[in-house]
Amino acid sequence: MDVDLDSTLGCGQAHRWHKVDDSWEGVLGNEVITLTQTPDGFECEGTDDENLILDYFRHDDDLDSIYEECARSDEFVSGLIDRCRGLRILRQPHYECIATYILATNANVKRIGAMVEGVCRTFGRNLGGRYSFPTPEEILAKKDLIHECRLGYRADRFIEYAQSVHDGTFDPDALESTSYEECVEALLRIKGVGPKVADCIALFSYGHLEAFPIDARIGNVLRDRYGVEGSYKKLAQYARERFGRYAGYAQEFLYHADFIE
DNA sequence: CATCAACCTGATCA
DNA sequence: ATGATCAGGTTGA
Repeated sequence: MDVDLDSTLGCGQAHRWHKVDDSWEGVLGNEVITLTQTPDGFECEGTDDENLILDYFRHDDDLDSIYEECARSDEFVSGLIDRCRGLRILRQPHYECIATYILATNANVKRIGAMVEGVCRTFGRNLGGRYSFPTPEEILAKKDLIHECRLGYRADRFIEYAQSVHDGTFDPDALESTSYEECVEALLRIKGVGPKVADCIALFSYGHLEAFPIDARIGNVLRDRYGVEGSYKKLAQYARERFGRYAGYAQEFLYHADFIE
């Protein structure tokens, strides 16, 4: 499979991967996975279920044609693609992705990672050095320990989300076959999920590649490079029209534009 | 619908 | 050293 682990796992879309020496170590389900880059893909240790990994990396995505289509829509984007070769949008488990992005509001990448590891260490199962992402039941059973995770005002939202999944009020898997619009609409009903987080989840978990999450950084790029400013709705609409059905991939490319002076 | 202060925490900067 | 400001936003007024 055509993939570059560094850009895919290090770009901030997933928060449980650490680069150790030459390999990426992470947790998928109840397994600690180690991935090592090879010329035409990667070697995988830690699971017998190869399909699990392939699905996680959305191996069906034809990177060449996606990149080509992004490049065609925009000259600036096409100039950025070379530095992102092999970057794949992931397909992260729904429940876990939503919970993670509830924590991701108004915090930098480093702190998000610290919060996520914190809840895993506090509530999850010890897999030998790494911890599984806790189930709603595991969280609720020990919810008094939530303060140890130092989530700040996100703590209540995190617990409330776990509760809603536990009691069936919200079913992450039920959004599996919904359209992008329906998906976002449902996600927005979760406390702690606003338009940006909903787009992240729609893109990184439900595979809606037209989703275009706009954080502060992307907002700067849109302003400086495209001269557009305004509400989230306005910017998102502009982006989807401009970048088309793979706007989510274009967003990843633009995310790296910030580093160029 | 648009605007805006408040919000936990930890890191960075004056 | 101690205080202000900001960081992958959302909420409620």
